Amino acid sequence: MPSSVADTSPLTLNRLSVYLRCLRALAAEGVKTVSSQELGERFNLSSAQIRKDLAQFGDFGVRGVGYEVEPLAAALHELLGLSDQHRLVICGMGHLGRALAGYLGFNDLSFSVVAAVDSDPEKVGQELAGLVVRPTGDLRQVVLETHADIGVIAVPSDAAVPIYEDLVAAGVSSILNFAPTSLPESATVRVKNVDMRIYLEEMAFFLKKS
Amino acid sequence: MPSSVADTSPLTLNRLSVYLRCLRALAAEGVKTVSSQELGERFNLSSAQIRKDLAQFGDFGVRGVGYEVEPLAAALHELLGLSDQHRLVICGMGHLGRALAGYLGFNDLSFSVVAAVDSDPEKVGQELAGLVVRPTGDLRQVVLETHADIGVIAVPSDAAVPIYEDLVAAGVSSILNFAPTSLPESATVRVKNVDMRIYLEEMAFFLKKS
DNA sequence: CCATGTGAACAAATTCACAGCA
DNA sequence: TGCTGTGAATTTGTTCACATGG
Repeated sequence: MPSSVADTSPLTLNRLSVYLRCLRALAAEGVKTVSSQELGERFNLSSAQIRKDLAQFGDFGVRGVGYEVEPLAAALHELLGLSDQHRLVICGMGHLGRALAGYLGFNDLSFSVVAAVDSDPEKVGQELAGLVVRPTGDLRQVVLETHADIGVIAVPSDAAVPIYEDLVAAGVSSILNFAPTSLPESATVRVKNVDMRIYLEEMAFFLKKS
Repeated sequence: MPSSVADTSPLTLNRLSVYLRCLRALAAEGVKTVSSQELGERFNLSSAQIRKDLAQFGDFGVRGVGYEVEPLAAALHELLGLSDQHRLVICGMGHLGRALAGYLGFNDLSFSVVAAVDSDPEKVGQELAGLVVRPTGDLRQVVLETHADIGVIAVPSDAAVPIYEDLVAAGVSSILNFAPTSLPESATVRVKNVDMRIYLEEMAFFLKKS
C-alpha cells in the first residue's frame, strides 16, 4: 500500500479521477453499493483494474458485497487532495482564459479561480468572468495576495515562457499550460502541458486514407 | 515497419507530433541536421525512443550523421496525415468554442475551422471568430455543405450527448470532446475526450501535503 | 456464496547496449 | 569515428485466476 505521492503512476491517478466521477453519478442515482464488475460494465472499465487501483490505497471493499458508493467517493475525494481548497490564477484572459475561468471553478469547492492577469492594458481593470483583470507585471503581488497555488497559462505561444518564469518566481509550483509551447518540469515545479494540437493530429492520422 | 494505422500506439503517435514540432523549431533556427541525442537533450526526450519511433516508419537517419531536419519534418507531416486538409465544425460557441475556433485553425493548412453551430438563438447569425453561427438544428446540413470531417464539442455537459449523436448522424467520424461527459467510442466513430478536470485533480494530488 | 484483494502470468512500453554502416 | 537501427533486457502496466474472508 503506497498511498504516497511519489510512487503513484499518473495513469492510476487519472483513473481514480474517473472512478470518482462514476461514483458521483451513481450516488446521484441513489445507488448505495456497487461491485467492481458493475462499475466496469456501466462505464467501460476493467473490473480487475478497478480493484487493483483501489486496493493500492486501502481496503475499501467488502468481500461478497462490493464497494459502498458514498464512502468510497469521499475517500477518493480526500485521496486526490480535493479536500484542500486550491486557488487558480489564470494568466491570459483571451477567449481561452475566460473559458477556463468559467469552467474550472467547479467540483464542489476544491478549486476556485481567484485571480486573472493579462498584459493587454485594454483588459486590465475590466471585469471578465467575475474577476477584475490585473496587469501581468503584478503577478507576484497577486499570487501573494490570493495565495494562488495553481497557475493556468492561457497566453499566446511566445508569451508562455516569461509567464512561466514569473509564476515560478512568484512561488507557484503547479502549472497547467495551454500554450502550444512545451514548458520544462523541474524537481520543484510540476507542469502539465495540454497541447490540443496533438489531439487533432492524432485524429488526422486516423483519418488518413490507407 | 508497420506504418499502418492499426498497429501504431497512440503514445508513439503523440510523440511523433512532438518531434514534428521540435523539428519545426530547429528548422526555424536554420538547423539542417540533428542527431537523436541532440534532439533529446534540447527537448527533454529520450534519444533511444526517438530512434525507435522513427525507425518504425522508415530509414530516416544517416549513420554517423543524424537526421536531416527539413526532410524528416516533411515525412512526419505526411505520416501524420497533415497533407490532407481537415475541416472542423465547432459545436457550441461560448468562450471555449470561440477560443478553439481561434486556436485550432493553425498548422500550415492542415486544419481549418469551416463552421460553427450554437443552440442559442441570440448567437445564431452572428459572426464570431470569423464564422457565421448556424443553428444546431442545421448541423447535418452544415456538415454536408462544408464537408467537415472533425467535430469539436464545446457545449455544456448536458448538451454533449445530443450533439454527439447529431454529429454521428451527420457522418462525422472523428470527434474531439471538451464537455466533461465521457462519450463512447465505437468501431466507426473515433472520440477523443479532453477532460480538463482530470488534469486539475492530478495537480491537486501532488499538492497534497502527504 | 460472492466479490474483494493479490500473486502470478502476460503484454506493452521503455531503456540499454552494441553491431553495422556512412 | 559517430550515430543510426535494433535485438535483448528491463521496467511498467494490465489481465487472469483464485485463495480469502465477510
